Amino acid sequence: MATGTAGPLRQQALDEGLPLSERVLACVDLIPPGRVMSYKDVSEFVFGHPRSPRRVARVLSRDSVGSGVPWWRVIRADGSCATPVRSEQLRRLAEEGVPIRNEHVVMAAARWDGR
DNA sequence: TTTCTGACACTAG
DNA sequence: CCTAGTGCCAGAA
Repeated sequence: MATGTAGPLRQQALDEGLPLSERVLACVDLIPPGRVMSYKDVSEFVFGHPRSPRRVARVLSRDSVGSGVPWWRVIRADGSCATPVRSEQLRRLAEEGVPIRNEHVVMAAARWDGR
């Protein structure tokens, strides 16, 4: 199909006029079930460069839990999970079929780049 | 303004 | 696998 539709969330994630948290959360909302993105990947998607994974992490720690977005689909680049939520995150990911080995998500198989 | 700290990333050892 | 050191960005003290 012609797919001219960028998708409201996708558009929101790229809109530089919106607040940082809204853009990051919009991006996280785009991640399909069973797939994941690293903080660095989100930085690349939202900011256009991979240099601000910590800005992404800060937004997640502040506004993600309870916001309704699938925060558990954002993990470290090496496939491990952030310390504060590691346990619940691994449980949720395993629940939706994300391949995990030794407490690490198999990035090669579950990583989502936004396509 | 300097320093510390954090749901990060990467390289060395 | 683990610890250090460095780079990174931003908020808090």
